[in-house]
Amino acid sequence: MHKEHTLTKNQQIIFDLIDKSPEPMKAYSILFNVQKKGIKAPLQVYRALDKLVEIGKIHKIESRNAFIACHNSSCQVSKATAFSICEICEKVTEISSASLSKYLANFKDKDGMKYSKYNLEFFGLCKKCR
Amino acid sequence: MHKEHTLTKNQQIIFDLIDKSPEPMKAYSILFNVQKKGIKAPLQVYRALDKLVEIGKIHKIESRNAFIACHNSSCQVSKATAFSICEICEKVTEISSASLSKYLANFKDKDGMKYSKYNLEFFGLCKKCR
DNA sequence: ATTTAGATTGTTATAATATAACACTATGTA
DNA sequence: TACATAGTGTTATATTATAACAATCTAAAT
Ligand SMILES: [Zn+2]
Ligand SMILES: [Zn+2]
Ligand SMILES: [Zn+2]
Ligand SMILES: [Zn+2]
Repeated sequence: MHKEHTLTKNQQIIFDLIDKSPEPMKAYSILFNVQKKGIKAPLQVYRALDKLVEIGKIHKIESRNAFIACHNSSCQVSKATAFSICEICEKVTEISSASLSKYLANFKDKDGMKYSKYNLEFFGLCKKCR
Repeated sequence: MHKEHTLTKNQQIIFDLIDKSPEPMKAYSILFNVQKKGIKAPLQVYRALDKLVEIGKIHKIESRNAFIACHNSSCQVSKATAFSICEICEKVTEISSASLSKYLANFKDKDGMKYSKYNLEFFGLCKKCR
């Protein structure tokens, strides 16, 4: 399984924080929140984030420069991600749709180019904000 | 038609530059290239970029913080965008697939949430780099 | 147990990306 | 004209992210 890496101290501290957060967290907000645990510099945060993204424990929401924990057990090591984003309250949810991921995994463009990875971000209004 | 806005001077200068570029351009690279035309500050660039994105003349490649001109006449004012990105040479192509856009435009998540906008970025290797 | 390669850490400095605030100017239209 | 809206020029600052380097930890191979 792809989620079974042993995390280092910094990685664990930062993952726990993101995992508990109900919303995506930005790097410098993470930094602020872990300073009491001895993580003092941006690089320490970014290095942990890079690794966590690489092993699929978190995802980066590109349009928001923010990070959320992966709660999608079928999500393949960050190689195929889809999110819904509310444009009012900024709530972000990871989409887990077999038909969507199947469709996208098999998508080929005109040149027959096949892709090893994709990221999809949907924007709209969530239930609350409608 | 959505592409028929009259551009202002700064918008036109910056659009022309991006439109001629074979690859996505970053904001500060744009700034550097238009300084001889009197655009001196980042904000002047970002304001033009914001407007050009809004009216659908250009798109932002979120994973690269870069901008490309839209060459897709059926692309609806930046509300539904898809790109292929080569992870080696960084070549970016706007994908224009009727079946893909139809599939995504009609996609509904489990809550029946319907989206007003999406952005999809595929990653892989282009023909040359394979 | 010792060696060694690779990953991770701590640190300082700096680069790259993006926005706030404010005064001013152009443009269309009532 | 006069009014509203959008765009401009400018300075300053905020936010996001990486470079460089020395030190330390970890796991596996001798
Ligand atoms: Zn996931
Ligand atoms: Zn909402
Ligand atoms: Zn387009
Ligand atoms: Zn390529």
